[in-house]
Amino acid sequence: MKRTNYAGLIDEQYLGQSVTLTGWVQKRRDFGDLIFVDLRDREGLVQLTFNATHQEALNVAEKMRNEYVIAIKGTVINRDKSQINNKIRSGKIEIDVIDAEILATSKTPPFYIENGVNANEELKLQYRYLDLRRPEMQKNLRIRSKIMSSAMQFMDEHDFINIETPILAKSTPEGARDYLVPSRIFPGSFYALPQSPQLFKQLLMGAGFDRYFQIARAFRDEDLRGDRQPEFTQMDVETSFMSADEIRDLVNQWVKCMMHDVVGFDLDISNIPTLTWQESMDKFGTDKPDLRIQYELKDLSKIVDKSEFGVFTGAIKNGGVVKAIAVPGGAEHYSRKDIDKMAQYIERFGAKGLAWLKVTDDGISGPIAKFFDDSSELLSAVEAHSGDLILFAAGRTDIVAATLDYLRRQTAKDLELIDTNNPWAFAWIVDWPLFEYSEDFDRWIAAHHPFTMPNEDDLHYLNDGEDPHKAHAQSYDLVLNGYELGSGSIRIHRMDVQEKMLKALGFTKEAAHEAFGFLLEGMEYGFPPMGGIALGLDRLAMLLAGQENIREVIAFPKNSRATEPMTEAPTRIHDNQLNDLGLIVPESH
RNA sequence: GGUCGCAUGGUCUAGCUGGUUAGGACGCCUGCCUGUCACGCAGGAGAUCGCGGGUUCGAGCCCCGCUGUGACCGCCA
Repeated sequence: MKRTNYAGLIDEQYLGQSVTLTGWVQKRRDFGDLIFVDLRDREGLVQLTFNATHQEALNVAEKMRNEYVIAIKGTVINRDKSQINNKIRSGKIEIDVIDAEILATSKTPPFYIENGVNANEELKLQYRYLDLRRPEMQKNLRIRSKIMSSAMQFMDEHDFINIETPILAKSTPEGARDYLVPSRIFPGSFYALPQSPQLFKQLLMGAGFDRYFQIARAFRDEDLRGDRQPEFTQMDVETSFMSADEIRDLVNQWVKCMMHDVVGFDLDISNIPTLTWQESMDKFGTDKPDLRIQYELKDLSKIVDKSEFGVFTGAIKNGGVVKAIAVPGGAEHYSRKDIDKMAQYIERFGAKGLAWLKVTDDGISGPIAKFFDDSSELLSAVEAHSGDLILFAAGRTDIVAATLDYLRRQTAKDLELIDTNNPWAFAWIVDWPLFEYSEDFDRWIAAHHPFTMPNEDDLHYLNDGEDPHKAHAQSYDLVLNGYELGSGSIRIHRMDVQEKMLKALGFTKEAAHEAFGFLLEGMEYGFPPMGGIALGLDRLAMLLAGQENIREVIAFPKNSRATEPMTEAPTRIHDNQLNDLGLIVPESH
């Protein structure tokens, strides 16, 4: 039997037609001489009916079980009005089966194939091919596929050239831990899988391609999170002779196009806010703010410094700040116990406690209310209204930021204060610090990467005798609903600036040449001004699919410990493989 | 590297203050059933309570260790 149609696409338009369908048995309902089977394929479900008019088909149906693969031939017929099922697209019709064949039997699956998460993550990953049969997962991966084809099409239409860069590449210092691949031909030497195609794409600009893009896989050997996998996919873009504004505008245009193609949303790109990094940190405590949430962090240091509350005044005396958010309607929603729980949770950010006030029609209440006899200045500064819960954080700026960022997002979730009128809150974060201090390395490191162009006005900070870490960068991040979607910059294309930059990062000339010599040498042969961006397609797919974990949009993802339960990768390898590579694994491992 | 949580038939889970025949739902198997779509009815099978140790007359339950797993902090140029 040769399939004529997708089962899930059959509807009343096909009435009276003879169709041949293939797919999986979703469910069998057996009435003896009448059997219903829900047939599932990638497009959806259709109900098959088997009865004694076609006894041979009925006999086959009796043997069918969930997840059997079957082929059937039958006629599309109307259902009686009383039998219409509005839950499925094909619910007005059914297939009167004439001929049926079992193409493959199936063991009883370890979990039922249906939407809604009912089995634990480990089991679902172990039987990923079954999990992927769920309509939800099929939808997620098709959204991902649409994003990619939208990117390909847009980039092609805008004269970008799709160029692949190596997966077996060179390990470079700075950045994340590399995944390493041992060389057989040079025992003791290693390739590194690229953390991004950064250096290659700059060299392609040097080669004159002018507009490059690639849907590129990137690898970082760091611990995982819900929105982070060790290998992930970027839409990687690099251009010559374009300003940061022009590059952002190009991305905006693609995003608009993509949002239309993938989710049918008409995005107004003229309204995408651009915040400086400092503004974002001040207002939201994070460099990837969720702008669907209306309330912001307010600095109350000056106001509370006049109070008698030692925790606040002490924090300020020690060079810290006191900031707060006013959670609309939070006064009633949160009990004392809830707040205690929050206070405990935020200890992980380094917060020592959680001060709070409830705002009522009569003023303020709560354990610290007594320190604020006249609360009007405080209330207006934090823009609080009756019914609000004010949450304070006091201390080091970074701890206060992390704490209130979390509290802002969590309370918005709890109280459903996420603005549904603005479902896709894109934002650009610009003007990043060029350097950030690494406590691990006890020195300044590149905030973006070592090839990021400083602001023109800040170039002098790189000169001898000045303070490089005051410089800001021509870099920009694209943020969506509180997730970093992508990050890019104008690159350094001049040797003298690049040398100063590497020097500021603590590279000796020799070390710089050992690590990036090919790039530095290339710059001596006329590199154009260039800039670009890399957008994380997994996260984008996750958000557009309405998922909260990046695993849901990756066909075969790793679990939170970077292993893959289905194939059990990574695995030990045979001694002869180790020998070939000149590797010895210590007994203790 | 750290913190917190979880682990009970195939699956999801209940199991209180230590004494239960370890309960339920779904699934599975057998039989009956011509209008179900969460089909129904009758019957049945299915558990090393993650592993190891300890406390106790007695441990699914308490303690210690381990393993697996999830979330988060660190980390992620």
